[in-house]
Amino acid sequence: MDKKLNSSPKRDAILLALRNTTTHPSADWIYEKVKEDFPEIGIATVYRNLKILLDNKEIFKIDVGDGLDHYDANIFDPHDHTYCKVCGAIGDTVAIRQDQLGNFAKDGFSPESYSLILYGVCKNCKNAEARKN
Amino acid sequence: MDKKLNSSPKRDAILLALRNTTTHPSADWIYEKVKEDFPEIGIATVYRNLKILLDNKEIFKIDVGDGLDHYDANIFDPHDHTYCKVCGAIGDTVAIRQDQLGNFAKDGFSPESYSLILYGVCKNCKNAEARKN
DNA sequence: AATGAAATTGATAATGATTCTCATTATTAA
DNA sequence: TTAATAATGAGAATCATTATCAATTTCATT
Repeated sequence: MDKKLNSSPKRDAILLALRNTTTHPSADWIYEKVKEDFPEIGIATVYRNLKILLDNKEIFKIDVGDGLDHYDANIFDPHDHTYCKVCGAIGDTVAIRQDQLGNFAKDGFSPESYSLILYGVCKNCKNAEARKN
Repeated sequence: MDKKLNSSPKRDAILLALRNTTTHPSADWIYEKVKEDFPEIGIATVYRNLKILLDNKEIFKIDVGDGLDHYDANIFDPHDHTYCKVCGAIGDTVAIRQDQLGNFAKDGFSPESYSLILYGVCKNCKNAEARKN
């Protein structure tokens, strides 16, 4: 029994901000971004609408283990994520093909989705390290 | 510059409790477990020692996105995890072979480890659902 | 346009897992 | 034994996220 959604400029702006970045930002980053157009917006509104967008499957949540929830509006191209343990940047990659998910069924467990995160060092940070030496 | 570890019965008990379960428990579960043998132990000691064990690579942390950190003492057999979205149980599985990790390198990102979690319904919960219908 | 029910919002308090602080106790090497 | 360092328990602090609540906005129906 979902409640019917009204139109909401703030919610639209939140979704748009997320669609216009590739950085997989946190709620706070989105809050700061949307504030540029809606200076009166409260952080609670951001969290609330991110939850609604999640429930409606318009966005994904990414949990890289840095203590923050990160969000991704690219629900169209199945993909995985990289996490740079030096700078914290989250990137996109394709490591598993979606059609392999069925193969994961094992011991009676029925997988419906998965999360794959590669931990390592991103290109920028690797170059920075190389420059130091 | 790591500080030298003294022997610590509490830390030993924490590691042992984790080695003696397959449930990938949270800090609080471990706390309750170790309290059976060390009733005076404090929760801070559990968190502190889990961190030390992590730093020393004697255990893994698993982040399934349920708001709790879960721990795994099986560092010997590379494996992945399942998360039952009905009951919250975390299980073991093998979905990716360790030697495939190198293949994940892409666009200059250097992966060193990965986390793969399959989300779905576990055998028990599936059976329970079947019984209801 | 007016109405009223339901959805949305901002401010703020509450939550809760984890981390920090600090004084006390335990371990270790000498 | 002693002095240095590590470990501990209690409780406070942190901080991202969620809940509360009164006020405002949306929208289908008049």
